[in-house]
Amino acid sequence: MLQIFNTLTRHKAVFVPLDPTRVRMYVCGITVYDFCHVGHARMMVVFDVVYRYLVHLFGSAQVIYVRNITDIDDKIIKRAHENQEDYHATATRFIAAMDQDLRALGVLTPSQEPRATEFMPQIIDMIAVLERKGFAYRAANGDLYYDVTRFGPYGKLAGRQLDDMQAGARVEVGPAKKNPFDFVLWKAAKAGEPAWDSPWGAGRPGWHIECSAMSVQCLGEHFDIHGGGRDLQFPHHENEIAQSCAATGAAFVNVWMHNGFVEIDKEKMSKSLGNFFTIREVLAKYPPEVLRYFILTSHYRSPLNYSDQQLDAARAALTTLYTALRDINPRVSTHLDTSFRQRFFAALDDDFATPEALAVLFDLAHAINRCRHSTPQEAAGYAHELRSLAGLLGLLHADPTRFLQAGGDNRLDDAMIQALIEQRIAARNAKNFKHADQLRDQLLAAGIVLEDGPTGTTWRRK
RNA sequence: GGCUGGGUAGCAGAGUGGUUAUGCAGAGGACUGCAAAUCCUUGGACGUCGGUUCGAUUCCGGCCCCAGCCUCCA
Repeated sequence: MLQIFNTLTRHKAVFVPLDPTRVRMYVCGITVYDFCHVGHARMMVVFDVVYRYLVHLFGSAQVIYVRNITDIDDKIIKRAHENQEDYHATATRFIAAMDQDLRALGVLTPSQEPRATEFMPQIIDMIAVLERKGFAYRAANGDLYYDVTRFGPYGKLAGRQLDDMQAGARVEVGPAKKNPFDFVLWKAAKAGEPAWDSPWGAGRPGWHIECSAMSVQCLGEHFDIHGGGRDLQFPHHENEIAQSCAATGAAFVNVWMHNGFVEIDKEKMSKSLGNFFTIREVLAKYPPEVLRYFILTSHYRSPLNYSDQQLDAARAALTTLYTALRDINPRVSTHLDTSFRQRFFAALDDDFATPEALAVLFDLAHAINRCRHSTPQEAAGYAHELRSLAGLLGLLHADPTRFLQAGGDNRLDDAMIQALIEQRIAARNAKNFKHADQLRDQLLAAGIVLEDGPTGTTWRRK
Protein backbone atom coordinates (compact mmCIF):
# COMPACT_ATOMS: atom_id res chain seq x y z
CA MET A 1 0.00 0.00 0.00
CA LEU A 2 1.53 3.24 -1.15
CA GLN A 3 1.73 5.87 1.52
CA ILE A 4 2.50 9.47 0.68
CA PHE A 5 3.41 12.34 2.96
CA ASN A 6 0.86 15.07 2.43
CA THR A 7 2.10 18.60 3.05
CA LEU A 8 -1.46 19.65 3.77
CA THR A 9 -1.88 17.28 6.72
CA ARG A 10 1.83 16.84 7.63
CA HIS A 11 1.25 13.11 7.75
CA LYS A 12 1.75 10.06 5.62
CA ALA A 13 -1.45 8.47 4.47
CA VAL A 14 -2.37 5.59 2.21
CA PHE A 15 -2.80 6.89 -1.30
CA VAL A 16 -6.26 6.26 -2.68
CA PRO A 17 -6.95 7.84 -6.06
CA LEU A 18 -10.25 9.57 -6.54
CA ASP A 19 -10.73 7.42 -9.63
CA PRO A 20 -8.48 4.32 -9.84
CA THR A 21 -8.81 4.33 -13.61
CA ARG A 22 -7.53 7.88 -13.85
CA VAL A 23 -4.76 8.75 -11.38
CA ARG A 24 -4.10 12.44 -11.85
CA MET A 25 -0.92 14.30 -10.93
CA TYR A 26 0.08 17.88 -11.65
CA VAL A 27 3.61 19.13 -11.04
CA CYS A 28 4.78 22.71 -11.34
CA GLY A 29 7.47 22.75 -13.96
CA ILE A 30 9.83 25.59 -14.59
CA THR A 31 9.88 29.10 -15.93
CA VAL A 32 11.95 28.96 -19.08
CA TYR A 33 14.29 31.93 -18.98
CA ASP A 34 17.56 30.09 -18.34
CA PHE A 35 19.16 26.67 -18.32
CA CYS A 36 17.90 24.20 -15.72
CA HIS A 37 20.10 23.76 -12.67
CA VAL A 38 20.55 20.82 -10.35
CA GLY A 39 17.64 21.96 -8.21
CA HIS A 40 15.35 21.67 -11.21
CA ALA A 41 16.90 18.31 -11.98
CA ARG A 42 15.99 17.08 -8.55
CA MET A 43 12.37 18.08 -8.88
CA MET A 44 12.16 16.52 -12.34
CA VAL A 45 13.79 13.25 -11.27
CA VAL A 46 11.85 12.96 -8.03
CA PHE A 47 8.49 13.32 -9.70
CA ASP A 48 9.64 11.14 -12.55
CA VAL A 49 10.10 8.37 -10.00
CA VAL A 50 6.70 9.13 -8.51
CA TYR A 51 5.21 8.92 -11.99
CA ARG A 52 7.01 5.67 -12.80
CA TYR A 53 5.86 4.11 -9.56
CA LEU A 54 2.27 5.20 -10.04
CA VAL A 55 2.40 3.68 -13.53
CA HIS A 56 3.77 0.49 -12.00
CA LEU A 57 0.93 0.37 -9.50
CA PHE A 58 -1.98 1.52 -11.62
CA GLY A 59 -0.92 0.93 -15.22
CA SER A 60 0.40 3.35 -17.77
CA ALA A 61 -2.98 4.06 -19.34
CA GLN A 62 -4.41 4.96 -15.93
CA VAL A 63 -1.93 7.64 -14.87
CA ILE A 64 -2.14 11.18 -16.18
CA TYR A 65 0.91 13.28 -15.40
CA VAL A 66 0.77 16.97 -16.22
CA ARG A 67 3.83 19.17 -15.85
CA ASN A 68 3.41 22.74 -16.95
CA ILE A 69 5.80 25.19 -18.56
CA THR A 70 5.67 28.85 -17.66
CA ASP A 71 6.52 30.52 -20.94
CA ILE A 72 5.45 34.07 -20.18
CA ASP A 73 6.55 36.01 -17.13
CA ASP A 74 8.59 39.02 -16.02
CA LYS A 75 11.89 37.16 -16.01
CA ILE A 76 11.40 35.84 -19.51
CA ILE A 77 10.54 39.33 -20.73
CA LYS A 78 13.63 40.70 -19.02
CA ARG A 79 15.88 38.01 -20.44
CA ALA A 80 14.44 38.46 -23.91
CA HIS A 81 15.03 42.19 -23.67
CA GLU A 82 18.66 41.61 -22.63
CA ASN A 83 19.12 39.31 -25.59
CA GLN A 84 17.23 41.65 -27.89
CA GLU A 85 14.89 38.91 -28.96
CA ASP A 86 11.21 38.15 -28.79
CA TYR A 87 10.05 36.66 -25.48
CA HIS A 88 8.76 33.69 -27.42
CA ALA A 89 12.17 33.01 -28.91
CA THR A 90 13.73 33.02 -25.46
CA ALA A 91 11.14 30.62 -24.11
CA THR A 92 11.41 28.30 -27.07
CA ARG A 93 15.17 28.15 -26.80
CA PHE A 94 15.15 27.23 -23.13
CA ILE A 95 12.37 24.71 -23.56
CA ALA A 96 14.54 22.93 -26.10
CA ALA A 97 17.47 23.04 -23.69
CA MET A 98 15.30 21.67 -20.90
CA ASP A 99 14.06 18.83 -23.08
CA GLN A 100 17.62 17.93 -23.92
CA ASP A 101 18.68 17.92 -20.26
CA LEU A 102 15.71 15.85 -19.18
CA ARG A 103 16.18 13.31 -21.93
CA ALA A 104 19.76 12.84 -20.79
CA LEU A 105 18.59 12.28 -17.23
CA GLY A 106 16.10 9.65 -18.34
CA VAL A 107 13.10 11.71 -17.26
CA LEU A 108 9.97 10.43 -18.98
CA THR A 109 7.83 12.82 -20.94
CA PRO A 110 4.68 13.69 -18.99
CA SER A 111 1.26 12.96 -20.42
CA GLN A 112 0.79 16.67 -21.04
CA GLU A 113 3.04 19.72 -20.89
CA PRO A 114 0.70 22.68 -21.03
CA ARG A 115 2.17 26.13 -21.61
CA ALA A 116 0.68 29.28 -20.16
CA THR A 117 0.49 31.05 -23.50
CA GLU A 118 -1.60 28.20 -24.92
CA PHE A 119 -4.21 28.54 -22.19
CA MET A 120 -4.97 32.26 -22.27
CA PRO A 121 -8.74 31.89 -22.77
CA GLN A 122 -9.03 29.44 -19.89
CA ILE A 123 -6.86 31.61 -17.64
CA ILE A 124 -8.92 34.69 -18.45
CA ASP A 125 -12.12 32.74 -17.84
CA MET A 126 -11.00 31.67 -14.41
CA ILE A 127 -9.99 35.20 -13.47
CA ALA A 128 -13.37 36.44 -14.65
CA VAL A 129 -15.10 33.91 -12.40
CA LEU A 130 -13.01 35.04 -9.46
CA GLU A 131 -13.89 38.64 -10.18
CA ARG A 132 -17.56 37.82 -10.53
CA LYS A 133 -17.51 36.00 -7.20
CA GLY A 134 -15.88 38.97 -5.53
CA PHE A 135 -12.42 37.56 -4.96
CA ALA A 136 -10.66 40.10 -7.15
CA TYR A 137 -10.17 43.84 -7.17
CA ARG A 138 -8.62 46.35 -9.49
CA ALA A 139 -5.74 48.32 -8.03
CA ALA A 140 -4.75 51.85 -8.89
CA ASN A 141 -1.85 50.65 -11.03
CA GLY A 142 -4.22 48.75 -13.32
CA ASP A 143 -3.34 45.28 -12.02
CA LEU A 144 -6.05 42.91 -10.91
CA TYR A 145 -5.41 41.36 -7.49
CA TYR A 146 -6.74 38.41 -5.54
CA ASP A 147 -8.10 39.44 -2.16
CA VAL A 148 -6.76 36.85 0.29
CA THR A 149 -8.95 38.03 3.15
CA ARG A 150 -11.96 36.81 1.16
CA PHE A 151 -10.67 33.23 1.26
CA GLY A 152 -11.08 31.82 4.75
CA PRO A 153 -8.63 28.91 4.76
CA TYR A 154 -5.82 31.05 3.34
CA GLY A 155 -2.53 29.89 4.90
CA LYS A 156 -3.57 26.30 5.56
CA LEU A 157 -1.00 24.70 3.27
CA ALA A 158 1.77 26.89 4.61
CA GLY A 159 0.60 26.07 8.13
CA ARG A 160 0.20 29.63 9.25
CA GLN A 161 -2.30 32.37 9.79
CA LEU A 162 -2.35 35.60 7.86
CA ASP A 163 -1.72 37.47 11.10
CA ASP A 164 1.34 35.35 11.88
CA MET A 165 3.13 36.22 8.72
CA GLN A 166 5.55 39.04 8.69
CA ALA A 167 4.66 40.79 5.50
CA GLY A 168 7.57 42.32 3.76
CA ALA A 169 10.08 40.39 5.86
CA ARG A 170 12.44 40.44 2.95
CA VAL A 171 11.02 42.85 0.47
CA GLU A 172 8.90 45.95 0.12
CA VAL A 173 5.19 45.31 -0.03
CA GLY A 174 3.54 46.35 -3.27
CA PRO A 175 1.83 49.68 -2.52
CA ALA A 176 -1.22 48.91 -4.65
CA LYS A 177 -2.28 45.94 -2.54
CA LYS A 178 -5.04 46.09 0.06
CA ASN A 179 -3.42 43.23 1.95
CA PRO A 180 0.31 42.50 1.68
CA PHE A 181 -0.44 38.90 0.73
CA ASP A 182 -2.77 39.75 -2.09
CA PHE A 183 -1.28 38.62 -5.35
CA VAL A 184 -1.68 39.58 -8.95
CA LEU A 185 -4.14 37.75 -11.19
CA TRP A 186 -3.77 39.92 -14.25
CA LYS A 187 -0.88 42.22 -14.84
CA ALA A 188 -1.42 45.28 -17.00
CA ALA A 189 1.06 45.48 -19.85
CA LYS A 190 3.55 48.29 -20.05
CA ALA A 191 4.54 49.70 -23.41
CA GLY A 192 6.42 47.20 -25.52
CA GLU A 193 5.56 44.20 -23.37
CA PRO A 194 3.86 41.14 -24.82
CA ALA A 195 0.15 41.36 -24.05
CA TRP A 196 -3.13 39.55 -24.43
CA ASP A 197 -6.52 41.20 -24.58
CA SER A 198 -8.75 40.75 -21.59
CA PRO A 199 -11.70 42.34 -19.81
CA TRP A 200 -9.11 44.18 -17.73
CA GLY A 201 -7.21 45.52 -20.68
CA ALA A 202 -4.08 44.29 -22.38
CA GLY A 203 -1.78 42.37 -20.13
CA ARG A 204 -0.61 38.96 -19.01
CA PRO A 205 -1.60 36.53 -16.29
CA GLY A 206 0.01 36.36 -12.88
CA TRP A 207 2.15 33.33 -12.21
CA HIS A 208 -0.19 31.58 -9.80
CA ILE A 209 -3.35 31.70 -11.88
CA GLU A 210 -1.85 29.86 -14.82
CA CYS A 211 -1.26 26.73 -12.74
CA SER A 212 -4.78 26.90 -11.33
CA ALA A 213 -6.28 27.26 -14.77
CA MET A 214 -4.14 24.65 -16.47
CA SER A 215 -4.43 22.02 -13.76
CA VAL A 216 -8.20 22.35 -13.59
CA GLN A 217 -8.40 22.38 -17.37
CA CYS A 218 -6.21 19.31 -17.85
CA LEU A 219 -7.21 17.25 -14.83
CA GLY A 220 -10.52 18.56 -13.60
CA GLU A 221 -11.51 20.61 -10.58
CA HIS A 222 -10.50 17.96 -8.09
CA PHE A 223 -7.53 15.67 -8.64
CA ASP A 224 -5.09 13.48 -6.74
CA ILE A 225 -1.57 14.83 -6.47
CA HIS A 226 0.00 18.22 -6.91
CA GLY A 227 3.75 18.52 -6.57
CA GLY A 228 6.66 20.88 -6.80
CA GLY A 229 9.69 22.15 -4.98
CA ARG A 230 9.41 23.06 -1.33
CA ASP A 231 9.85 26.71 -2.25
CA LEU A 232 6.54 26.64 -4.07
CA GLN A 233 4.62 25.65 -0.97
CA PHE A 234 4.19 29.28 -0.09
CA PRO A 235 2.97 31.37 -1.63
CA HIS A 236 2.56 29.67 -5.00
CA HIS A 237 0.61 26.59 -3.99
CA GLU A 238 -1.26 28.41 -1.25
CA ASN A 239 -2.40 30.85 -3.89
CA GLU A 240 -3.36 28.09 -6.27
CA ILE A 241 -5.61 26.64 -3.61
CA ALA A 242 -7.15 30.02 -2.93
CA GLN A 243 -7.84 30.60 -6.62
CA SER A 244 -9.01 27.15 -7.61
CA CYS A 245 -11.26 26.55 -4.64
CA ALA A 246 -12.75 30.01 -4.88
CA ALA A 247 -13.35 29.70 -8.60
CA THR A 248 -14.72 26.15 -8.78
CA GLY A 249 -16.23 25.83 -5.33
CA ALA A 250 -14.86 22.28 -5.30
CA ALA A 251 -12.07 20.62 -3.38
CA PHE A 252 -8.87 21.08 -5.37
CA VAL A 253 -6.05 18.66 -4.57
CA ASN A 254 -5.98 15.65 -2.26
CA VAL A 255 -2.25 15.19 -1.77
CA TRP A 256 0.36 17.94 -1.88
CA MET A 257 3.95 16.79 -2.34
CA HIS A 258 7.04 18.97 -1.99
CA ASN A 259 10.61 17.97 -2.63
CA GLY A 260 13.50 19.35 -0.59
CA PHE A 261 16.20 21.64 -1.85
CA VAL A 262 19.56 20.96 -3.33
CA GLU A 263 22.14 22.66 -1.15
CA ILE A 264 25.71 23.71 -1.58
CA ASP A 265 27.73 24.19 1.59
CA LYS A 266 24.54 23.99 3.63
CA GLU A 267 22.88 26.68 1.61
CA LYS A 268 19.99 26.40 -0.81
CA MET A 269 21.04 26.25 -4.43
CA SER A 270 19.17 29.07 -6.08
CA LYS A 271 19.23 31.57 -8.83
CA SER A 272 19.12 34.50 -6.46
CA LEU A 273 22.11 33.33 -4.44
CA GLY A 274 23.97 32.53 -7.63
CA ASN A 275 25.35 29.31 -6.13
CA PHE A 276 23.94 26.99 -8.74
CA PHE A 277 25.27 24.55 -11.28
CA THR A 278 23.31 23.94 -14.42
CA ILE A 279 22.51 20.40 -15.43
CA ARG A 280 24.70 20.74 -18.48
CA GLU A 281 27.63 21.90 -16.40
CA VAL A 282 27.36 18.76 -14.34
CA LEU A 283 26.86 16.55 -17.38
CA ALA A 284 30.08 17.87 -18.84
CA LYS A 285 31.85 16.14 -15.96
CA TYR A 286 29.66 13.16 -15.13
CA PRO A 287 27.46 10.70 -17.00
CA PRO A 288 23.80 11.70 -16.64
CA GLU A 289 22.92 8.51 -14.83
CA VAL A 290 25.38 9.51 -12.10
CA LEU A 291 23.47 12.71 -11.49
CA ARG A 292 20.19 10.81 -11.45
CA TYR A 293 21.57 8.27 -9.01
CA PHE A 294 22.98 11.02 -6.80
CA ILE A 295 19.57 12.68 -6.62
CA LEU A 296 17.96 9.44 -5.50
CA THR A 297 20.49 8.79 -2.72
CA SER A 298 18.58 11.06 -0.40
CA HIS A 299 14.90 10.97 0.43
CA TYR A 300 12.98 13.45 -1.70
CA ARG A 301 11.86 15.56 1.24
CA SER A 302 15.35 15.85 2.75
CA PRO A 303 17.95 18.36 1.70
CA LEU A 304 20.45 17.11 -0.85
CA ASN A 305 23.94 18.44 -0.46
CA TYR A 306 25.68 18.87 -3.79
CA SER A 307 29.42 18.33 -4.09
CA ASP A 308 31.84 16.76 -6.53
CA GLN A 309 32.79 14.34 -3.79
CA GLN A 310 29.20 13.10 -3.70
CA LEU A 311 29.05 12.81 -7.46
CA ASP A 312 32.28 10.79 -7.38
CA ALA A 313 30.76 8.49 -4.79
CA ALA A 314 27.64 8.13 -6.93
CA ARG A 315 29.74 7.14 -9.90
CA ALA A 316 31.61 4.58 -7.80
CA ALA A 317 28.33 3.17 -6.57
CA LEU A 318 26.94 2.80 -10.09
CA THR A 319 30.20 1.17 -11.13
CA THR A 320 29.61 -1.47 -8.48
CA LEU A 321 26.10 -2.15 -9.74
CA TYR A 322 27.08 -2.28 -13.39
CA THR A 323 30.05 -4.49 -12.58
CA ALA A 324 27.67 -7.01 -11.06
CA LEU A 325 25.61 -6.97 -14.26
CA ARG A 326 28.59 -7.31 -16.57
CA ASP A 327 28.89 -10.57 -18.53
CA ILE A 328 25.54 -11.85 -17.39
CA ASN A 329 22.43 -12.33 -19.50
CA PRO A 330 19.56 -11.38 -17.21
CA ARG A 331 16.87 -14.03 -17.33
CA VAL A 332 13.60 -14.40 -15.53
CA SER A 333 13.84 -17.07 -12.89
CA THR A 334 10.88 -18.56 -11.11
CA HIS A 335 12.58 -19.71 -7.93
CA LEU A 336 14.30 -16.69 -6.54
CA ASP A 337 14.53 -15.17 -3.12
CA THR A 338 11.70 -12.66 -3.34
CA SER A 339 12.70 -10.77 -0.22
CA PHE A 340 14.67 -8.28 -2.30
CA ARG A 341 11.65 -7.40 -4.34
CA GLN A 342 9.48 -7.19 -1.25
CA ARG A 343 11.90 -4.87 0.50
CA PHE A 344 12.26 -2.73 -2.60
CA PHE A 345 8.53 -2.21 -2.97
CA ALA A 346 8.08 -1.71 0.75
CA ALA A 347 10.63 1.10 0.49
CA LEU A 348 8.89 2.83 -2.40
CA ASP A 349 5.52 2.27 -0.75
CA ASP A 350 6.84 4.20 2.22
CA ASP A 351 6.64 7.67 0.69
CA PHE A 352 9.10 6.84 -2.08
CA ALA A 353 12.04 5.95 0.17
CA THR A 354 14.61 5.73 -2.61
CA PRO A 355 17.68 5.45 -0.34
CA GLU A 356 16.28 2.25 1.11
CA ALA A 357 15.34 1.03 -2.37
CA LEU A 358 18.89 1.67 -3.56
CA ALA A 359 20.25 -0.35 -0.64
CA VAL A 360 18.23 -3.31 -1.93
CA LEU A 361 19.87 -2.93 -5.32
CA PHE A 362 23.27 -3.36 -3.70
CA ASP A 363 22.10 -6.42 -1.83
CA LEU A 364 20.98 -7.84 -5.17
CA ALA A 365 24.33 -7.01 -6.71
CA HIS A 366 26.03 -8.93 -3.92
CA ALA A 367 23.65 -11.83 -4.43
CA ILE A 368 24.65 -11.90 -8.09
CA ASN A 369 28.35 -11.81 -7.31
CA ARG A 370 28.08 -14.56 -4.76
CA CYS A 371 26.53 -17.04 -7.13
CA ARG A 372 27.70 -15.88 -10.55
CA HIS A 373 30.21 -18.74 -10.85
CA SER A 374 28.54 -21.44 -8.78
CA THR A 375 24.97 -21.14 -10.09
CA PRO A 376 24.92 -18.90 -13.16
CA GLN A 377 21.22 -19.36 -13.82
CA GLU A 378 20.47 -18.05 -10.34
CA ALA A 379 22.79 -15.11 -10.94
CA ALA A 380 20.97 -14.43 -14.20
CA GLY A 381 17.71 -14.39 -12.27
CA TYR A 382 19.01 -11.89 -9.76
CA ALA A 383 20.46 -9.81 -12.56
CA HIS A 384 17.04 -9.66 -14.15
CA GLU A 385 15.57 -8.68 -10.81
CA LEU A 386 18.20 -5.98 -10.36
CA ARG A 387 17.59 -4.60 -13.84
CA SER A 388 13.83 -4.54 -13.48
CA LEU A 389 13.76 -2.99 -10.01
CA ALA A 390 16.38 -0.39 -10.92
CA GLY A 391 14.37 0.33 -14.04
CA LEU A 392 11.55 1.58 -11.85
CA LEU A 393 13.94 4.25 -10.63
CA GLY A 394 15.10 4.94 -14.16
CA LEU A 395 18.49 3.41 -13.45
CA LEU A 396 20.70 0.66 -14.92
CA HIS A 397 19.24 0.83 -18.40
CA ALA A 398 22.63 1.02 -20.06
CA ASP A 399 24.79 -1.81 -21.31
CA PRO A 400 27.20 -2.49 -18.40
CA THR A 401 30.34 -2.46 -20.48
CA ARG A 402 29.27 0.72 -22.22
CA PHE A 403 28.69 2.44 -18.90
CA LEU A 404 31.95 1.19 -17.45
CA GLN A 405 33.96 2.25 -20.48
CA ALA A 406 32.19 5.54 -21.12
CA GLY A 407 33.48 9.00 -20.43
CA GLY A 408 37.12 9.77 -20.00
CA ASP A 409 39.13 12.41 -21.73
CA ASN A 410 39.69 10.34 -24.86
CA ARG A 411 43.44 10.53 -24.57
CA LEU A 412 43.23 6.93 -25.71
CA ASP A 413 40.57 5.59 -28.01
CA ASP A 414 39.26 2.05 -27.74
CA ALA A 415 41.56 0.73 -30.45
CA MET A 416 44.65 2.14 -28.76
CA ILE A 417 43.56 0.71 -25.45
CA GLN A 418 42.98 -2.66 -27.06
CA ALA A 419 46.40 -2.55 -28.69
CA LEU A 420 48.14 -1.81 -25.39
CA ILE A 421 46.20 -4.63 -23.75
CA GLU A 422 47.36 -7.04 -26.48
CA GLN A 423 50.94 -5.95 -25.90
CA ARG A 424 50.54 -6.52 -22.21
CA ILE A 425 49.05 -9.97 -22.72
CA ALA A 426 52.04 -10.86 -24.85
CA ALA A 427 54.39 -9.58 -22.16
CA ARG A 428 52.56 -11.56 -19.50
CA ASN A 429 52.64 -14.70 -21.57
CA ALA A 430 56.39 -14.19 -21.87
CA LYS A 431 56.53 -13.74 -18.08
CA ASN A 432 57.85 -10.26 -18.66
CA PHE A 433 55.86 -8.83 -15.78
CA LYS A 434 57.89 -5.69 -15.53
CA HIS A 435 56.90 -4.63 -19.00
CA ALA A 436 53.33 -5.81 -18.43
CA ASP A 437 53.10 -3.66 -15.32
CA GLN A 438 54.54 -0.69 -17.17
CA LEU A 439 51.80 -0.99 -19.77
CA ARG A 440 49.18 -1.28 -17.06
CA ASP A 441 50.54 1.81 -15.31
CA GLN A 442 50.54 3.64 -18.60
CA LEU A 443 46.88 2.86 -19.08
CA LEU A 444 46.05 3.71 -15.50
CA ALA A 445 47.66 7.11 -15.98
CA ALA A 446 45.18 7.62 -18.80
CA GLY A 447 42.32 6.66 -16.51
CA ILE A 448 42.01 3.08 -17.71
CA VAL A 449 41.74 0.32 -15.13
CA LEU A 450 42.57 -3.23 -16.21
CA GLU A 451 40.99 -6.30 -14.74
CA ASP A 452 42.53 -9.70 -15.44
CA GLY A 453 39.89 -12.37 -15.16
CA PRO A 454 39.75 -16.06 -15.96
CA THR A 455 38.29 -15.26 -19.38
CA GLY A 456 40.77 -12.57 -20.27
CA THR A 457 41.51 -8.94 -19.60
CA THR A 458 38.76 -6.36 -19.47
CA TRP A 459 39.02 -2.64 -18.95
CA ARG A 460 36.96 0.21 -17.62
CA ARG A 461 37.42 3.90 -17.09
CA LYS A 462 38.23 5.02 -13.59
C1' G B 1 8.94 38.00 15.33
C1' G B 2 5.83 33.66 13.24
C1' C B 3 6.02 28.92 10.99
C1' U B 4 8.55 24.17 8.96
C1' G B 5 12.14 20.66 9.03
C1' G B 6 16.73 18.64 10.87
C1' G B 7 21.21 17.33 14.07
C1' U B 8 23.37 9.34 13.09
C1' A B 9 30.17 6.65 12.43
C1' G B 10 35.94 9.95 7.94
C1' C B 11 32.08 11.53 4.09
C1' A B 12 26.99 10.72 2.31
C1' G B 13 22.59 8.79 4.05
C1' A B 14 18.35 5.20 5.92
C1' G B 15 16.20 3.15 10.07
C1' U B 16 14.82 1.15 14.88
C1' G B 17 12.50 0.87 22.23
C1' G B 18 16.76 -4.47 23.29
C1' U B 19 19.28 -7.91 17.30
C1' U B 20 24.04 -5.86 10.41
C1' A B 21 21.13 -0.32 6.89
C1' U B 22 23.45 0.84 2.39
C1' G B 23 27.28 3.41 -0.69
C1' C B 24 32.18 5.66 -0.80
C1' A B 25 36.61 5.60 2.27
C1' G B 26 39.58 2.19 6.26
C1' A B 27 41.65 -2.68 8.35
C1' G B 28 42.61 -8.13 7.91
C1' G B 29 42.02 -12.55 4.87
C1' A B 30 40.89 -15.42 0.14
C1' C B 31 41.75 -15.03 -5.10
C1' U B 32 45.89 -12.87 -8.45
C1' G B 33 52.73 -13.24 -11.09
C1' C B 34 51.53 -8.42 -8.80
C1' A B 35 47.17 -5.71 -9.20
C1' A B 36 42.00 -4.64 -10.27
C1' A B 37 37.25 -6.65 -9.61
C1' U B 38 34.83 -10.05 -6.46
C1' C B 39 34.02 -12.87 -1.96
C1' C B 40 34.73 -13.56 3.56
C1' U B 41 35.76 -11.05 8.18
C1' U B 42 36.11 -6.39 10.64
C1' G B 43 36.82 -1.33 13.35
C1' G B 44 33.93 3.05 13.92
C1' A B 45 27.45 6.24 15.44
C1' C B 46 23.31 8.19 16.88
C1' G B 47 24.01 17.23 19.27
C1' U B 48 23.28 18.26 24.73
C1' C B 49 20.94 17.92 29.65
C1' G B 50 17.07 15.68 32.16
C1' G B 51 12.56 12.30 32.29
C1' U B 52 9.64 7.68 31.19
C1' U B 53 11.41 2.44 30.91
C1' C B 54 14.14 -3.66 33.07
C1' G B 55 16.49 -1.20 28.83
C1' A B 56 16.58 4.77 24.45
C1' U B 57 20.13 6.68 19.15
C1' U B 58 14.70 5.38 18.73
C1' C B 59 9.32 8.01 23.23
C1' C B 60 8.66 12.93 26.33
C1' G B 61 10.59 17.82 27.95
C1' G B 62 14.37 21.78 28.30
C1' C B 63 18.78 23.63 25.93
C1' C B 64 22.38 24.37 21.97
C1' C B 65 23.30 24.37 16.82
C1' C B 66 21.93 24.18 11.45
C1' A B 67 18.78 24.88 7.22
C1' G B 68 14.32 26.61 4.88
C1' C B 69 9.74 29.64 4.31
C1' C B 70 7.14 34.40 5.58
C1' U B 71 9.54 38.64 -2.39
C1' C B 72 10.79 35.71 -7.15
C1' C B 73 12.67 30.66 -6.81
C1' A B 74 12.25 23.37 -8.19
